Amino acid sequence: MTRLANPAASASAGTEPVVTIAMVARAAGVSASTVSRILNGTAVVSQAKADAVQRAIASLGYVPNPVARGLAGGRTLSVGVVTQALDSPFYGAALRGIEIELQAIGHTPLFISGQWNEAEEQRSVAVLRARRVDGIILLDARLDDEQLVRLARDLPVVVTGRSLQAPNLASLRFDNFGGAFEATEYLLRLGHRRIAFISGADDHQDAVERRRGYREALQAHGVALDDRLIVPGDYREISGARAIEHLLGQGIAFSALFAANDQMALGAMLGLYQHHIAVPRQVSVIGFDDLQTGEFSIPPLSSVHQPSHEMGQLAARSMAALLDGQLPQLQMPSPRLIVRESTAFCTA
Amino acid sequence: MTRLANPAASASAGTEPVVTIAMVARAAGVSASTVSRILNGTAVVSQAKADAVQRAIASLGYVPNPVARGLAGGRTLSVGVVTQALDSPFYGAALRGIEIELQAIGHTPLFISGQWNEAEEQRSVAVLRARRVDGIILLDARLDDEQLVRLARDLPVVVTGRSLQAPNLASLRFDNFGGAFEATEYLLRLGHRRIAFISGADDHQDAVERRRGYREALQAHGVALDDRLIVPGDYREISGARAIEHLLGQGIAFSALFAANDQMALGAMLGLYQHHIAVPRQVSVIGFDDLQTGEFSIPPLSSVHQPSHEMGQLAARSMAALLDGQLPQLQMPSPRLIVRESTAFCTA
DNA sequence: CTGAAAGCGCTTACAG
DNA sequence: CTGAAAGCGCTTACAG
Repeated sequence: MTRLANPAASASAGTEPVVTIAMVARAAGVSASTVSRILNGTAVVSQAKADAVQRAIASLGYVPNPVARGLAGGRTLSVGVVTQALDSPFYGAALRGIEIELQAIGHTPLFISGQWNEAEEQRSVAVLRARRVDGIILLDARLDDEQLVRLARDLPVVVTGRSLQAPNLASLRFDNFGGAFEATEYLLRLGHRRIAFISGADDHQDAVERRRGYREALQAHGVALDDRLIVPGDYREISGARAIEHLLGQGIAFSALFAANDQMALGAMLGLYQHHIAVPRQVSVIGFDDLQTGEFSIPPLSSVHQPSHEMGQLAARSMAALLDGQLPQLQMPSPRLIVRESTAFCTA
Repeated sequence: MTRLANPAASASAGTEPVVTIAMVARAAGVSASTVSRILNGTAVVSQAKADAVQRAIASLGYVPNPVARGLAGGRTLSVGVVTQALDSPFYGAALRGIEIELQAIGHTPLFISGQWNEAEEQRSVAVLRARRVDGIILLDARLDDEQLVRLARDLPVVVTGRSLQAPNLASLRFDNFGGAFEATEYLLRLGHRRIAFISGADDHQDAVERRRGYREALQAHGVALDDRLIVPGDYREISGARAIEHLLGQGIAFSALFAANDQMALGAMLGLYQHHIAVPRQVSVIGFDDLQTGEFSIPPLSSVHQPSHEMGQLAARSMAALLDGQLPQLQMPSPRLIVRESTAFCTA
């Protein structure tokens, strides 16, 4: 095999010979071991040699090969990221946050999607491990606590959407309960008593928490629960629209509506519009997530802000700490209610 | 070691010895070379040995190490994907399409974002090459034709958003001109003559094409161009809202509005709403991209459908063909106008 | 402090 | 058809 003039050569440049650590060593008059040590800060090296090596690296345009590095040393400088979806505005912002922070510490993310499916997620983790990532970040993992803890025995793990204590593992949890509580309370303060709730699916932990927040806020304010006001949804727009059909069809009265996410809130607003029910004049609507879209909906949607971009950043920073042998102590920001124009005082 | 019967489970399982090709070889009573050949279909091997190897692989739960494979053979079974954004609904759908198709041929995508910035994109390509991806897919690359052609000398390249002929390279182009032409023509047929246009930035090729489609449709129908009707935007919602302020502020009359993308159309609809101008009764609005969001806007937005998910799939399939030494002959679907409720006959 | 050597897990000419 | 050997580009004990 004569791949000395390697075809898979340098950056975007085209056909250039790939420069290896051996070439750098030769040019600097030292051994490859020394170059490696300088590159990795693995040992103290005399200033003279260090300088010579740096010069050789610069003049040859040497870039370490992460593949070889991964094979030899165990470190690939990559971290796996399993997201539930690649095409969601919510996770998208988190992915970008991760990409930025990981880049800052010289690591490359490997994104792969789990589709809210445990088997799929298992497959994704397997792929990532086969690729020898240095650590794995999971956004709202479907794997159970035990599986995550076991995984963390082999490599650093950070998981969002739950609290979990384990060695070599960091978790980041957003206060969905508190956010939902606050949203409901806001509606209550506006004088609403008949507040409908469109929930997410029960296999989403955050959906369960948000419903609990809704319930407890009502109780805390002494408003009787009416289960007919709780309509099941699936986080997609269409289920929000269907919820309106259901409520109206059954003649269930309500002056406000809290949807467990913005997408359903938007779907509900369309349903209301189709029935010529004005928002917020006749019905107030509030969502959860604070998607970009809601900012430009008609009317602009009040919502609980969820800091997905920051969450991505925090997850990546936690991973950086773990990789560095430290104990990450990062916390998610608290929920924040963003009031726009879809909510108003109750006039019913 | 019966637990190893399930590779996916074992991969996420925790501390297990990693099984190598040598172990498989020993168990099957053959050499590592033979195992490798069977795995890669690289040579004809006697049925007896093939069976023995398959059995050994199954019982040991062997999974080839792509890192070692990449170092030794040059193939990493990964393909780099540079997208402009990780957090865009439009690109997100394409990424998912790519992930699905790549998985079908046993390759893993490496997503990285270019942020519509040439330097950033160059960096991304360099990272991908350092990781020894087998090929690179670029969505709406900022790199110029020459750079792409040069890149394709080293590894298969597929690029969307332009037509480019070169060896080892496939391009996929969507007919933005045609789509814009059709949208404008539709408005014309509804009787509109004063059609405002909110354009995208000129450094987006698709934005330029869409504006050209608008202009030529007007000409083709003998409607005089009024440059004051063309307002610059930047593809973001807010620029659509600002365009409305501008139009109204300058007293420029229009009965219809064509925005070069849905996000600006949505922003414009909000602007119109704020000025109590009814859509579509007083002004018809049409967008481009057919985002999920537009389906649930108020009113639901008419738009030119852009098949981003399919585009991702086609790009991945083109890459598969290239990787296989074939010449991909895939074509993007034609633009399709989706008429919803934001457009109506001109009553002005 | 630093080099020679072995090894990471695979692939692929090279010889049977 | 198949095995032994070399090599991919690096890292890291092991000895100075």
